[in-house]
Amino acid sequence: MSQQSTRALLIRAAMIRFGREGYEAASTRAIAADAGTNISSIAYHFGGKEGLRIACADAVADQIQQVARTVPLVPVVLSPRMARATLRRLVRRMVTFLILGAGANEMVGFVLRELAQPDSPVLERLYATLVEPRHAGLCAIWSAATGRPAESDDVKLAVFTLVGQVAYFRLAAPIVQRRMGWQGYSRPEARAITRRLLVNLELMTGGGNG
Amino acid sequence: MSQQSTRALLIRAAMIRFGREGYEAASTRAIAADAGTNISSIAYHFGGKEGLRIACADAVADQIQQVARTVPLVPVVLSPRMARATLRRLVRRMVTFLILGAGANEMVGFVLRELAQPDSPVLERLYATLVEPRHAGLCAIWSAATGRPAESDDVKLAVFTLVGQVAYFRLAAPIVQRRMGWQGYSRPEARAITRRLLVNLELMTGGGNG
DNA sequence: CTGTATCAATCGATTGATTGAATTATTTGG
DNA sequence: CCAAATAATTCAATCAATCGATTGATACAG
Repeated sequence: MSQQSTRALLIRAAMIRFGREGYEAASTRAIAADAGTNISSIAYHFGGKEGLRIACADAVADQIQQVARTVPLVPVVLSPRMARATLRRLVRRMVTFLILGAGANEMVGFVLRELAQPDSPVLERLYATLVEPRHAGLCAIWSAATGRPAESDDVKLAVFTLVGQVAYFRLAAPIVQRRMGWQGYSRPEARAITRRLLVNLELMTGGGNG
Repeated sequence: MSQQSTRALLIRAAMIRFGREGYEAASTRAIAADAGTNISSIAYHFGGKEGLRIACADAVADQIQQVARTVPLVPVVLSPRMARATLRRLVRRMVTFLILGAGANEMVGFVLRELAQPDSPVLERLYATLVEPRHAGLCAIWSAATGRPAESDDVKLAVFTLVGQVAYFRLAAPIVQRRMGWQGYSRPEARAITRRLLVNLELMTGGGNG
């Protein structure tokens, strides 16, 4: 575990730098130094700075696939009861990953930077392989839970509001923590957030209005 | 309207560059060029790049103050009915500003970049003058609407989930629009989003669970 | 004249990329 | 089992390009 390949070390260091400072601002020298290697290792392993960027995107996609595997990619028939249970499980997973997960902060930061550049090649990659299929799967489950058509605008938007709530607690973490009087995100904080999100989820899916 | 001061032009150009590329990556040359002036004007008007950054933060604060003026800073007594009406009005305002408002994209991008640097001086400034008092005011209204204690963790978190939902539609705009099949954000799209958010708000505040 | 504002020109520092040598790891031949 | 040979990495050094900042000159209004 302590001995990692230079390639993996570079990706990890780049994720942090890219996330914190942005792609252009992050210097390859600093990344290489963080990884404990030479600048030209980046050219060797990834062809250049841009290749390292794409490698980071792939790493993010891999990680999120792990979290999102609760959402089936193929349509399955679910009872409303089981659909709601699946959604609850997913909310717990998202919170655990985004709030407690190691490296989640850096990964979210990285994705965020890419989001700010709507024509980013990284964004294109992430959307097609990750966002689109997972969101569609979520809509199907949401549909099973509420009885509303899965591909209706309102269901799609409802799913976005669910995801948005979780994401916000990571994005605006400095603000949230300060306002809550929290020193950081740990178990009790994650529990409090989860509790609130599950209440919202229940309200949105349980009453037949969602 | 078409004739603006160099100072204002620089702030506007900087907001776009800072938001899109990040503070460090955005070059003062490009900003000056966008503003149609010389590099050294930045040093003249703002003392340097850092001064321009702070000027952008102040501009953001001013804009948001306009939107948030619906939320009273001083405690007022509100009936649950009127409190809910106030919250609905605020949701409409937020959507109008974030989704339709000119320059909102750039401003959000700018704030987002600062959020990624938790010890940013800009963030400190924005929190004290903007986030803290407005969030507290929102909690008070939320409390009036639901009967729950305003400074309880759950109310504070509930308010964050409300704000987070709106914010997400701006932050993840490229993803949302693509998934929804939208070409951009315009009136009909804003209405659809507003409708969903008002439903969520009603569920959270109306049932006595929020 | 005085002060405000903008200009082109230039400063040292740092950027991503490249190079060929040096180092390390793996495979091969005896 | 060891040593020679080959391949795989990493290294310091260097490149042109660009960075933020500064300078002194210039233009203009009161």
